[in-house]
Amino acid sequence: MTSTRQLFNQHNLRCTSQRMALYEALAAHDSHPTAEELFRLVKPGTARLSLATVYNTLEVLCRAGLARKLPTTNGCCRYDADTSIHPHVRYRESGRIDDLPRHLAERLLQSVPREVLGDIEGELSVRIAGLNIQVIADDSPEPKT
Amino acid sequence: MTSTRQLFNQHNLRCTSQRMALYEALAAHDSHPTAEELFRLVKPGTARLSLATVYNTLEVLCRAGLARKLPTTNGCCRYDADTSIHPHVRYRESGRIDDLPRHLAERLLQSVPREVLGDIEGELSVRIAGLNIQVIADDSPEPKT
DNA sequence: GTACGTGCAAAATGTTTGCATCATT
DNA sequence: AATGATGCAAACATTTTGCACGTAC
Repeated sequence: MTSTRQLFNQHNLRCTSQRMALYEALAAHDSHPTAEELFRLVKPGTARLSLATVYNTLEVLCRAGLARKLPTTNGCCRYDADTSIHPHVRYRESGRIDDLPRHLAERLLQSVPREVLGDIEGELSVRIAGLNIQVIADDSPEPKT
Repeated sequence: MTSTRQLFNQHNLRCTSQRMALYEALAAHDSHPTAEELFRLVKPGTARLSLATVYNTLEVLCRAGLARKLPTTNGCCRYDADTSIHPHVRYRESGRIDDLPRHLAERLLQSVPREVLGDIEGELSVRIAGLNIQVIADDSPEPKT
């Protein structure tokens, strides 16, 4: 198991208490928090922390490949420390984003034929940097069982 | 062929010159404009138009099912008058969103097994309202051929 | 005539930036 | 010691709102 410190060193990131706390919180939660949510989550346990640092850090983490921004339709970004390609469920009204349960995610991803992606790269002359799949759901009245 | 007027009547929307101009512009372009872009696109040909009306109208169109918001990672929303489920290419740096060429879109969509979607609905107790697939591409140095 | 849409300006929201100070290397 | 990160406040960008006026029905 790799420590956050090691991970940061590998990516040439300075190990400040704020960064480590933010990264660890992001990695520990699967709720894909907004910057604001992450701030409220981490602030209490950290000596000093400002919202600007949260934004700066998230930007740095994304550039280093340790996090990614998830696309949303309500103007505020959500972040995920899991940078692998994996589908999400986005709830329309609340804007919440969940991971799809693993077995469903697998089935969905494996159904995408690799050669289609290759053909897309060829025909559009682009390099595919990611694949974002979101199942859009109406907010369920009942919480998931 | 259905006129915008008929379409609006069917959806109980008032036919104001601004709304019709906005909808027609949105439907005519496949560039998935932001509110601001749509405003600049439509303003010149319209007697009076304010940005607030663009936002109001887009909201109304989305609620009526005549348009939809596309998720983005840069804080400003993009809109599409094509409400069918169809995959997009999103360019990382510029934020531009294109439709995938039809035959590639078909192949991608048809590869998704219908029963996986059914199972998702069953297991999460949700109603799937849409499926959003974005191929993320680094901006290509050369424009598409 | 009534209900609803519009324009304008102001406010709310989310994110970025400039700069002095502070911490990590 | 030098480089880079942080906090704060101000700037910025995008979207929403309140209200007086105008237009579609």
